[in-house]
Amino acid sequence: MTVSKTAEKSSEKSGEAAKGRKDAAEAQPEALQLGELSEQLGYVLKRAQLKVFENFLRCMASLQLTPAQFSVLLLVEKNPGRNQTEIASTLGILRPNFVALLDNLESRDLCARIRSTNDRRSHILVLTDKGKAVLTRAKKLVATKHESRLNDLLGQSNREALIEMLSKIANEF
Amino acid sequence: MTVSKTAEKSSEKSGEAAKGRKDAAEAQPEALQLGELSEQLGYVLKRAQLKVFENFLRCMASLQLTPAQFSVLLLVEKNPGRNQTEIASTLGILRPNFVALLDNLESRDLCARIRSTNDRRSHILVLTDKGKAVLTRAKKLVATKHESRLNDLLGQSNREALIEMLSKIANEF
DNA sequence: CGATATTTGATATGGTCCATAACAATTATC
DNA sequence: GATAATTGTTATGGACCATATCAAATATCG
Repeated sequence: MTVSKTAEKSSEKSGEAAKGRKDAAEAQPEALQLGELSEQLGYVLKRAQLKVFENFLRCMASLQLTPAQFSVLLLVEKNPGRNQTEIASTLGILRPNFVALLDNLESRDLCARIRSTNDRRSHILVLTDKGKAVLTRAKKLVATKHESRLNDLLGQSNREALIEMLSKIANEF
Repeated sequence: MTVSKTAEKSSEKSGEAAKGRKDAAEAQPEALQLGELSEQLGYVLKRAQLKVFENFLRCMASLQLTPAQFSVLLLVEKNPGRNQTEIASTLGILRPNFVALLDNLESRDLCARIRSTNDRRSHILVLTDKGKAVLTRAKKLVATKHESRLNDLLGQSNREALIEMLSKIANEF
């Protein structure tokens, strides 16, 4: 597992001056063997996840939306009138960590906290008009630039199968 | 996306005292709609990855091996005689961050740094006998407790297809 | 040869994300 | 009406990621 986000430095040696090579007998291949690692679910899962998030960020560069922010906007749109605890917990975000995230979105006028009249402790979340507009544009970017690449890479039916399997793992593992 | 590691609190309300419900007309279902989120590759990918890592840690509790540590042991075993830079970079770990990781493994006598005689800057990495033994046990635990669950959940052929697709994403996305 | 650049492991440091404890305001419970 | 629970919030610490920098060793090139 492991896998960070930095690009490899493509350390292409000149090709001749190999190090510990006495004859042509044992040529240390200069490229490491991944071995069983390439079959480890966790390893490949994490690498794929990093790549996908990386691509997502590039696609969203014009809107400056992170995956987490996008997921919040999506969920608030689909579930208007819910409070912070509800939105955060279904996304797996702890309430304390959700505060700064919301502060950001609210400061950009993408969503708003409204004191509930029923329960004056809680903040009802709604998208602003600007938030709705941005989310609409974001969805288009995701569809045309992000998800479409998956279809090109795997094919439509494989992509659906992949998401289904991942959902199954996420829910039942 | 988003998704942290905490368990949901299973907020089961008593069932009757619903909040904003005037008639039986509009019953707010108390469970949020995920909507398009459940089809977002990044979202489901991250949730699955967290679950898999979580399960990995549980399976490895007796050996106290994290996914990152396990991947280092695997790679060093498969590529003995490589230095820190080579091992770290193929795992996507930056050299500075690899130091503490190795310090840990070395302090537990699982692997050792050996000053190279060819290039006295670099540290050759090898598994100790204890490291080899631990890795062997770790592989068995992964196979019997971790990967086997995937087979139960998805089936052998689906599992292979999943790993292949994830590899493709990791390498070509 | 010798001056300069590069590489290796390491340290320091800052950023982001995740997790827990604690708090005031409000509401629920008894 | 006293006590407990909930909501949003702050503070804080840990884990992981990324960059700059350093000394030692090596490579490069005049």
